[in-house]
Amino acid sequence: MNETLNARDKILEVATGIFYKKGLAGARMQEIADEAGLNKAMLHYYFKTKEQLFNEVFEKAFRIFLSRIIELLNSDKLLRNKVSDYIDHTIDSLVQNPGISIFVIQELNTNPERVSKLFAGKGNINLAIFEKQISEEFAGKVNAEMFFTDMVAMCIYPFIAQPMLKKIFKKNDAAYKAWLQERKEWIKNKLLSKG
Amino acid sequence: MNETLNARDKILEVATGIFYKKGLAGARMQEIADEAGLNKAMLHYYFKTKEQLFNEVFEKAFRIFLSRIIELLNSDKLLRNKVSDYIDHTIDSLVQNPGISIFVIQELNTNPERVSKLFAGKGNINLAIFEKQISEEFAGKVNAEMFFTDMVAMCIYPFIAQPMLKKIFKKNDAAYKAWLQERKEWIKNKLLSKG
DNA sequence: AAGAGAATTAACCATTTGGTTAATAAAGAT
DNA sequence: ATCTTTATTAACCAAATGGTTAATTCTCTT
Repeated sequence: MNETLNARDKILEVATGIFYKKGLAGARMQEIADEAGLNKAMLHYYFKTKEQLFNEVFEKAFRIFLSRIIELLNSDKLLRNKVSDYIDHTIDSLVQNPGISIFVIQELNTNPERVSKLFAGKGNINLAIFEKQISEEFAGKVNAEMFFTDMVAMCIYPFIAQPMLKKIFKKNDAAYKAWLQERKEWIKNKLLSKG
Repeated sequence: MNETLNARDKILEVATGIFYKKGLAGARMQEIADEAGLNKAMLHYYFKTKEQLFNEVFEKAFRIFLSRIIELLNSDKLLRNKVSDYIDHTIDSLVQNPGISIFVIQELNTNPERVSKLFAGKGNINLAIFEKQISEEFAGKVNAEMFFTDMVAMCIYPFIAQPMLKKIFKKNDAAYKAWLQERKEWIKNKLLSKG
């Protein structure tokens, strides 16, 4: 794709793809070097160890997730705009970055201590505003935690279960992509309708 | 847990736990042998290779998922009973088998060819009955594929995102478990209400 | 042009890892 | 009791893998 990358960035780009697909344990430094068109020693020159290279890849991936959520929780937009934006942005972003969801989720489950560290640094997650908006919008009938979980689940699940859902629904790549676009509106309706 | 297991079953039990946590590439045959209290050669005596041992673990795990879905789609129960049962059974089963969701999902994404093979054998998935019931119940306003995806997503996501959700909602293990029980009813309402 | 510092490589190395082998012990059959 | 089959082990082995080193090339400054 991008030919004008310095060695370090090229390594990161290639490593991202390989770590996404094979995970920390499954990835091979040699494979990353080969695909990046470099000597293996270069990887250790720019990133001391495999773990450090993995770390950088992971933290970049995680930021994509977290930033979207922080944005959602801390903005002062109207609830329905917030939710609508979150859904659009998340689905678009995941279409662009196939594999990123399972990658992040997998690593967070293998290594749960990471969660504390990652959340400690960045501006603390605060559900307060969101909770208030939910309460107002639905006259206290909707629980904010449940609502939040539904929203994220309905957006992300179609990506992590993609191989299975494609099979069950008998859709090819193109049809699945189109279906994901339809799904944006479906999720918005489902979440924001007052059942 | 179970002391009265023959060597083969003991290996399977231990391997399941380790593969769930570390995946195929991350697991070590030596570690499995140690934890099972056996010589490493025993693993190769009962299961020719690491891959074969992994296969057996995976297929057992996958069956838990698929059987639940087949049951849902092929039974002749009323829609609301079907859905209600699926939600209860799935959440209970996942509480009992922590880690199984990410394990299955991870492997299906790493190795998508598996999906075809796995679905080919077992009684073919047939959405027809389900689609008809959905259409009747919701007067054609609800798309069966979307409904199905929502249902599975809302049940499974809380397990794969457990470390993150625990942190965001500030819940410990016990509180999270209790919350999952509450969630059963929430999901039923959300799915079966006519919004 | 020369020298310094960064980038890049080929050749190595130690360790880990899946897998094998040959010998031994245990269990079942006759 | 003896033979046969099954279960189990210790000791090995070859390949793979992350990482290192010392030398070489490139680049930029003066």
